[in-house]
Amino acid sequence: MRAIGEAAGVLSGSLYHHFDSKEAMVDELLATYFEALLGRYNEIIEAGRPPLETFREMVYVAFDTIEQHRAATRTLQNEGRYFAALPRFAYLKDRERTIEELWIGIIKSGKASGAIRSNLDPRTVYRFARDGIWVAARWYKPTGKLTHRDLADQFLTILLAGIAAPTTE
Amino acid sequence: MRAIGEAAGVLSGSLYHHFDSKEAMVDELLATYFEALLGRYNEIIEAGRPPLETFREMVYVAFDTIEQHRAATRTLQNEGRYFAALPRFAYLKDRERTIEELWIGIIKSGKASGAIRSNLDPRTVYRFARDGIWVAARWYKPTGKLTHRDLADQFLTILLAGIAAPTTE
DNA sequence: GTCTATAATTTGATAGAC
DNA sequence: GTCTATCAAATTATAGAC
Repeated sequence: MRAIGEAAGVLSGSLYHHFDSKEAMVDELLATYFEALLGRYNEIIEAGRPPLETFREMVYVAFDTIEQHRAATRTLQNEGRYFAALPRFAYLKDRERTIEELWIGIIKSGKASGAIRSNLDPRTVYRFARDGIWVAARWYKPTGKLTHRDLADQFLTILLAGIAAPTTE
Repeated sequence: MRAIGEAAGVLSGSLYHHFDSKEAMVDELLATYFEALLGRYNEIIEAGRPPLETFREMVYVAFDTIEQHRAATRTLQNEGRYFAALPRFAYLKDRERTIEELWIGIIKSGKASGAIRSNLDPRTVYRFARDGIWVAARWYKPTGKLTHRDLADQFLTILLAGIAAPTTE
């Protein structure tokens, strides 16, 4: 709390005028992140475009939202397990399940339309997509030459087409 | 330290007979992990098999080593950034760079031999491969039906061939 | 090699003046 | 809305008995 106060330009005691506890600060941070992410996912899905296009847009939104909510994603990555175990943060599991269902729905549509390979398990595809996006947030520095859009494109290239040359078995 | 002592069946004070500090415990944990991982990577590379076979074996070894060193990988994931900043743990960056060079060497060989698509940046391929493996360790439970070998196979399937159906585009 | 007891610091939080 | 001053608990580490 002392460090947070210093970053905010006040002493630690002053923070308690704005937040009941340290947990309350984390709560607002994480709730805001999930609200933003889910809102944008729903927008995209409601547009009703073809599955692979929707999938692509969702990847863009994920990278973009992670960039805009770095404190929340860093907290989730480093201490998500700890907070998720607290009663106050029970909603985290709900949010994550909702997000998983949105992705899996799109992946299933993709399989049904023939856009996504039929031999893949939707949940596994979701997990590897989510993980690849998620961990990129660890090393991605917005100050570099690579925008989050570039990063998303590289990721999508590999995820959609794989790394093996088509001529190779 | 009290929790560690409890897990070890002794009181916290007794731990200092075996380790100089809490940091020293983490140090041994992480050093052992990197020694094991690098040793196995080198074995595989020295076998001199074709790039894609070597790549595949390295993925297997990565999943296997993560499973065998769960405390080390969990520590690295949750607090790697903190420890890496301490002088005592300066070697972590060296180890990670060495590992990156091993992977990138194999990926470049794969591109040269035509086994890996020529339009991919080796460093980007490395990062997404590493990240996918790395994060799978977060949700993979060795008690489930899925062995780490199964997990590695699913990961390799997606990474090598992508998720898009060949007939599309 | 483990225990008891305790030192020294850090940390989340509070009360009340301004 | 911020500050001063402080509390209470937690945490890493140490000294010395057994």
